Order: sequence, then C-alpha cells, then structure tokens
Amino acid sequence: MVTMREVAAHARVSQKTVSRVFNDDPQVRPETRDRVRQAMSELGYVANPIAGVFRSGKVPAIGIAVPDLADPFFAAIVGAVDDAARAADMSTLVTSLGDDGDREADVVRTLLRRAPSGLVMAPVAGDQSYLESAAAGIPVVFVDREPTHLPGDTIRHDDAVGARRAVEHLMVQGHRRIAFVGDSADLPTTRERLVGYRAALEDAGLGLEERLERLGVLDEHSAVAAIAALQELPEPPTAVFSSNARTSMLLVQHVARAGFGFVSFGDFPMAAALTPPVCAIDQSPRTLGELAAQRILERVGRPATDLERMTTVLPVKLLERGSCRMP
Amino acid sequence: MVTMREVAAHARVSQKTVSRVFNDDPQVRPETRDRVRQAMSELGYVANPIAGVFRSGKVPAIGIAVPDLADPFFAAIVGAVDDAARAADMSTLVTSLGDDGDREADVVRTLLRRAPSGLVMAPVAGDQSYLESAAAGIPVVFVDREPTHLPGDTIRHDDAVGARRAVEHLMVQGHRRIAFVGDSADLPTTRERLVGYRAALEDAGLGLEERLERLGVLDEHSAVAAIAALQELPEPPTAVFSSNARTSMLLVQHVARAGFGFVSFGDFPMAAALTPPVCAIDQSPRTLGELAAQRILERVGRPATDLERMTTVLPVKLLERGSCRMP
DNA sequence: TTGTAAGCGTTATCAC
DNA sequence: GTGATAACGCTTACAA
Repeated sequence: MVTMREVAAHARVSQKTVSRVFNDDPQVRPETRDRVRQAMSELGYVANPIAGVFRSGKVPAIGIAVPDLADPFFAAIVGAVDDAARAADMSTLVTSLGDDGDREADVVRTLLRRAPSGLVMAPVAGDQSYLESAAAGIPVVFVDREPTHLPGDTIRHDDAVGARRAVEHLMVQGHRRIAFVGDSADLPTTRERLVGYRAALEDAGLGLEERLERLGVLDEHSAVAAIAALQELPEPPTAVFSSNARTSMLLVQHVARAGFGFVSFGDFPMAAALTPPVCAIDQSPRTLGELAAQRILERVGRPATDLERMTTVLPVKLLERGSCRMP
Repeated sequence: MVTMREVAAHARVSQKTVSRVFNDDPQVRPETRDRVRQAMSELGYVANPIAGVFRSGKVPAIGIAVPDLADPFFAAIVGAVDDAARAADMSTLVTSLGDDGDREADVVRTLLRRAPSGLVMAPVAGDQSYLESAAAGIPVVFVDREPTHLPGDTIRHDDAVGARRAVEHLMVQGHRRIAFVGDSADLPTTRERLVGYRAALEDAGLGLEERLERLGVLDEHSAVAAIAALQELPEPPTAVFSSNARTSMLLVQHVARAGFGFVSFGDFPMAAALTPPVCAIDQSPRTLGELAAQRILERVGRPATDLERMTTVLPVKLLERGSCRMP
C-alpha cells in the first residue's frame, strides 16, 4: 500500500505537504499541489482509512445486534438502520445474538471491539448491566425491547395496548374463550402482551385461565403441541392470540386446521394472502430502526449523558382480516 | 481510556512488559506478571482494539453487500455469513445495494473503506470491474449472481437447470401454455432462468411466445399488470413460472385468482401454507452464505491470487406442492 | 508556503 | 526476564 511518505519522496516534498494536498488545504502553492497530485496518481495513492480512525478513536459505524438477522421483523430493523447509517456516511456492523441470552454479553462485547460510534440492539438476555462498562462512552438505543437492570433509551411498540386491542377485537367477533400463545416469558414484549391480554379479558369479565396461556413456542414442534393441548381441553378456546410474528408463522396452519380464530401481534410476509387472511397488530420495524439510528446519530459526538432513559412508544394499529371471525 | 503506558507507570515496569503480560507471554517472571495484572485491574485497563488493527492493517471483519437486507433470501445469506464470521472471531459489515445498479460501486467502496478482510456480495450492477482496484488485496466471493466484466469466485444455484425442471414439472401436470414472469432481465439469474424456461419449452416442441414472457415485475403494481396482461391474451397461459421468490410473493395472490398454475423459483415464507400451497424450486441461501464465508476465511492471509474464478454451482430441488396442478 | 516533530496505542526488534 | 526504541499512516502544533 502506497503511503504519504512514498508520495512525498516521489514529489520531492515533505509528507506534511502531501497531507495538505490530500486534504485540500488552500495554503499550498498551485505548482506544488499539481506535482503532489501527479505523484499521487502515478503511485496510485489511496488513503489508509484505519490510520485516520486510529487517530480519531471513533469508527464511523453503527453496530446493531438482534436475535436473528433472518427474522423478517429484525431484518427490517437492520435494513432501516443500515439505510440511515449509509445516508450519514457510516457503516453498519451487525451481529445475531441467538435466542438464548447466555451468549449476548460476549457477542455484544465482540461487536463493541470494533469500536462503533453507537449501538442499536434488541436484547435477548435478562440483564444488560454489562453494557454499563462495555458500551461506556457510546450511545446505545434499544429497539423493540426495554433493557433490564440498566437505564437506556428505547424505541418500542405499545405492547400492552396492542395486545388488548387484539383480544378486544376477538371479543367483538363473539369469541369468549381466547388463548394466548407466545414464545419466551422472559422477553419484556411477551410479558407486556400477556398483561394486555389478561387486562382485556378481565375488563370484559371473562376471567383468566392458566391453561389458556401457552408459552415457549419457538419451533414447529412446540407449535403443534400447543395447539393440540388447547384442542384437548375440556372446553377448548375458539380463538388464539399469538404474541409475536415468528410464533404466528409457526402456528398459523395448525390454528386454521383446528378451526380457531386467530390474531397475531405482528404482521408477517404473506399473512394477507393466507386462507383465511391473518388478522394482525401492525408494527413498523422500519420505524424502530429509523428512529433508533436517528437518535444514535444525534448523540454521536455530543458531550452525552450516555445511557439515558428516554422511551419512545410507537402506536400500533389493527389490520382487520378474516382470521379473527367466529366460524 | 487507560493505556498500556499508564499501566506500566503504575506497575513500575516498561510498557513492553505490560504488553507481554497482556499477551500471555510466558517469558515474564510470575511476580512481575502479578504486579502488572494487579495494576491492570486497578486501573481498569481495556485494550484499544483499533490500535492493534492499525498495526496489523487488517480488520477482522467480513463485508457483505446484498440488494436488500430485508429480503428473506438475502437476509438468510447475511445470517449465514454472520454466523460463520462470528465463529471465526470476526465481525460482519453489511450494506444494502438497492435494486438499481448505479449506486453499487459507491456503496461498495464505502464498505471497503472499513478495510474488511474479505467481501461477499450479490451484485446488482452490470459491471463489477471497479472491484479490480477497489477490492485489491482482499478476497471477494460473489453469491447468487456471477460478476460481470471481472473474473471472480462465485457460489450460486443452478439457475438454468432449476428453471427447466420447474417448467418440465408444469408440463408433466398437463400445462402447455406456460408464462415466464420475472424481475430485471439485467440480472444474470433471471437471464439463466429464462434460458432454462425456453429450453424446456423448446425441447417439448412447444415453441416460444414473446407475449408469454413478462419482465420488470418489481412491485405490487407491475405484478397486477403482468397477470392482467396474461389473462387478456387471446390464448392465455394455464400456468406461470415466476423467476424468483420476491416476484413470487408479489404474484401469488393474483395468479391464484386468475386460476393459473404456479411454480416459483425460490421458496419463501409461508409458501407451503398458502391455498394452494406454492410449488417451488428450493434454494439454500444459507448454504450460499456458509460456503462464501468459508472461502473468504480460507483465502484471508493467504498469498492469494486475488480474484480467481472458481464457480460453485449448487443443485436445486423441486418442492412439489399443489399450485402446479391443472385446475 | 513549506517543513519538522510529536503523538495516537500497540507490537516487534534488538539490546541488556 | 526486561526495557528502550522504532514502526504502523496520518494529523496537529509549531517552526522556519
């Protein structure tokens, strides 16, 4: 790789003059400048980006950590962050965290070793306090899920209200026995949606039943088992509320086969094309990503109060589609 | 940020000794080592990753550029590359290229400014020759699509054979008039699939009709228009072969409504759950990503013949599902 | 207008 | 075993 020193030797000037020319310093005599430019192109000089980064100490990049890059919901967040980063002339560093929280701290620490200017993340672990030291000095924004044991900016959806609205919509359709099916109860989103589900039932005077709440649906197998268990109840439900899009994608066929009504928290690809079309609470993952990136960019370089606690809650709306109807 | 120099002063040793302790050099007297360790933890020393990177000149990261991070096909590739990178203790730098090739060179150059150790990309432009200089010195592997005007390693699927098999399968079901609907004819994948489509028809003695080939389907609107145009033909087709998953997701509802048989090149989320289930040529985007990352990792650090031309063609298989049947 | 020197934080070389 | 010193490529401060 050609260095400024080599260009300087070739143009018979000092390295500093090359630096000046390279940075368009007007204080260079035109002849000198031309000679240096000449040398640069002859030698094919390309600035070493790492050297500059080294000096400034900040890498112009936004890090983003999500449970799974291939999940359509998180992929949309990542896409939005990347678009915002590119527009701000920054790069995007990504990493998948996986579903089980054990590796989160290590994976995030590895990401932070690249010294990005900011971090956007959808946490999976039950404790993000490690960020206090690991992410010291850089802005962090959480998306979709609030952090635990750490104050921190968050952009998320209104989980409780969305869940409540979904369940109320099922009740409007005439459903009285409504099941809740979700992934991990450790996730703040799932917990909040469960809160909304219960609140809607209680407000309607319907009472809660533990047997109607099935958690831990993370794969095809557990999806089948959950629906089967609901069907085998003495009094099966007539509808299912699924707490997130991924779970919904696993459930949808089995729910339809069982003849249950269905509402999903979170729209997903092809949901409207299924038979019946899947009624869903519409989230906007791209907006999560856009706002998070925007907040990171605002904070970068600022004196910064580091990890603050400014939570933005995005409203959700119901996409009325056929799957919620009574048979 | 605490530096080695500070730790050295605190432990009353030279900076180099701190470096030795930090790198577990056995050539350090235990007492000295303990003293340095002590100083490190007292001062909370954390290595500056950028300095090391600066010295070595290589950033332990794999860059990956795809048309759209949110597209399930490319998201799967990115996820696989990221998993491989993480396993090799590398980071993953991503970028979306967008659909129109104009910005590709700029976007990729920006990505390369982070000096990743290798680059994986699914090109969108009609010319990748800019990489000859832009990516000089680092291994590049193309996925899904061959590069143009540049030799280069590629991992892709067998487009022509897959398309042929899809069309042949439709013919086995009794279809005789089969349309081709695809995105951009500029993409090598689309072109190859068109070749396979035509070959299958010609081999069956069915002859080609330009009116049955609709390209440029990139959004809902053009999808509707394409199907409408096919329906309005004097002799409409009885089946549609869609050249890629994204187009298929746009087409599927309209195709079903039109009563056409359907096969998609590329499976997509929920395809099997639709009515009728969508028959598809199964690709393995994760495998593309895994092999690409593996090849990058093999090449990193090697003397390297840089841009070689070793193309790996993955076989595809047909997922038989109901949508291909005759009404 | 141009050049010299120092320094960013680390590792490598080579003495001691 | 340990340490002084240079080096990585560039920018900033200061000199000439």
